[in-house]
Amino acid sequence: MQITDTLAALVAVALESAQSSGVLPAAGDVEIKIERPKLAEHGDFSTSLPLALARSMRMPPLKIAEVISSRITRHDIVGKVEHAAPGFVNFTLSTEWLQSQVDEVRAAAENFGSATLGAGKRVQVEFVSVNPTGPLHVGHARGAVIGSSLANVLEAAGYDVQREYYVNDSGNQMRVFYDTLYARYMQAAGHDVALPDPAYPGEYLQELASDLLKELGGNAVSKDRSEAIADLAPEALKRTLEDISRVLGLLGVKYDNWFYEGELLTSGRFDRVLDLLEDSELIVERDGAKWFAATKLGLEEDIVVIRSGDGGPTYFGTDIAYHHEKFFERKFDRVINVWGADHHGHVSRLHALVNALGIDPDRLTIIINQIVNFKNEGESLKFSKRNNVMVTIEELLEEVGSDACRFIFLSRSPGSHMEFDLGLAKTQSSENPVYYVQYAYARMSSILRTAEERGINYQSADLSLLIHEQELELIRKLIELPGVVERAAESLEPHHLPHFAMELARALQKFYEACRVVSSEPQDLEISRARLQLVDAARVALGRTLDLMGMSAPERM
RNA sequence: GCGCCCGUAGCUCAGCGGACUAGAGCAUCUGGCUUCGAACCAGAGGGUCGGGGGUUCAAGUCCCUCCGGGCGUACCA
Repeated sequence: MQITDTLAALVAVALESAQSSGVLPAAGDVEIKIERPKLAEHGDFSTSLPLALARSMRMPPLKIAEVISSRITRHDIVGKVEHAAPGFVNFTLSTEWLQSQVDEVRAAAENFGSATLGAGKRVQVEFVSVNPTGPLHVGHARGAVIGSSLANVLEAAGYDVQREYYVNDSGNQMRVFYDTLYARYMQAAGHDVALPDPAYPGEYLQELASDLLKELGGNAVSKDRSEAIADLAPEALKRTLEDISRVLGLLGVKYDNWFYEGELLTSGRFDRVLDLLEDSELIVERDGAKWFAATKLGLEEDIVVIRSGDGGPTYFGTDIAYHHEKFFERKFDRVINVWGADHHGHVSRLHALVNALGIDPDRLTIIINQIVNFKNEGESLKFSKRNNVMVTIEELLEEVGSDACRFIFLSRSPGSHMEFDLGLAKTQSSENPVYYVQYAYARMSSILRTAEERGINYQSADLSLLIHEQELELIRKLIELPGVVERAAESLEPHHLPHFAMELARALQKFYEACRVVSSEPQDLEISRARLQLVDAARVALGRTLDLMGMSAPERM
């Protein structure tokens, strides 16, 4: 249970008792919100409930605040309850309770920060899902970082999470990919075969084709085109996906499942779901194509699901079957898709579709991350596959490193139109907030090492010695983590993590400046032990935060 | 044109409807290392929160409108 929940419950009890004894009049249902005051003199937490009640109670808010605060029952957490103008009830956490949290955090260790909000519900996070036609470029990095951290956060919040990559292994793009591959393969074998139009440019397919020729031999050369492609395609797809997976791994991204679009077609699911919609008269035929009758559901236009030309399904067509599979076959309670802003036009239609399938649209959330504007030393970089101006994620990681990359992408909310300055990102100095956070971790690790070298055993300590302002501030900050995790999970906003990490690192540094931990004076041994436990607890909290962000926690830098 | 998103300090961005001074990092200026890591700390300057209306006891936060920018608006994915 979070601190805020406990306090809200205390307020609720106090309000009820005041009302049942007639001191306060009845009032309608009002949500009890526990807030975090900005000024220290207003305590650690506060509620403005009296202000919200004033009107319906026809009483001055300050008076209501006074009554409620006087009726708050004793609790370990609470050190002080006060009422304040114009109508707040302020809580200060008890020093003893704060001190006891050092033990709690250390005992929880790598589980510290976990919450039970998710209650084991099954949630799927699908992200990146770029067509497997070549290496991932920097434009895909943001979604990868957001998606993977979001999955971490949801897991920490108690959800049963599956991380999924949807592999578009059929459709037009792949046909162009294979056609180009075939041409490159034949060229590598010395045959004069022209590139198709359109074709995938770039060196990737040339290399892949010549690798396939070298490693699989030239059997396909003598076959006719479609047979040759049938021979080469599975291996080309496999290798491209392996490369994508490898690079995502470098970025700290792991998947639980790779789902193939093609299976939706071969398994017959696509046809079954289409029949289902046809029965509901949501599929109409027009101009030789089949359409999803989105207009019947209030959308502007119908959407093609089967093309008239080749009778193949459109992207949206297979998406119908895919989302049906997510909800009805794998039975996810909740599905989260992380998409780039270039797909945002599909959000409303997918919600309409899910609704038509009989699923509560609230169970589907689509997170749109805005396109990143890449810069170098202030100069805007325009990427284009056609002009071959492209930076791959792998190149980005060579320049910037995974930790810095993740921190930068993570610290902006998905909706912000962010800029990414490559030059700034690779500056390995205090200019980059990434290192501020990691430095704090390394520093605490170093203190613990020093203590160990000097043979100081801090497994038992008197935590009541922790009364310095910076010690208590540090405890206050580090016990915020479970709340940060809950909030990030609830709002699906992992960008709260790096901001919390900065605050925690700052609290650590201020504590370090103010409080000598390892001392050579014998009389300081007891306070040293208590502080070492605190350092250990802080390291646990910061380590977990870095872990949730998919970043490393370096013991040395 | 229509739809979605964004506009907060010189720059890059947070800001969970509330309490005299709207925050952080970077940049600028001043000060601080003979004991645990100065990739640090202390302090200063810098903002009509794009403009204008409205709702409210209270608006950067909600509503309307205008301005500026990004993206989308395919029988492509």
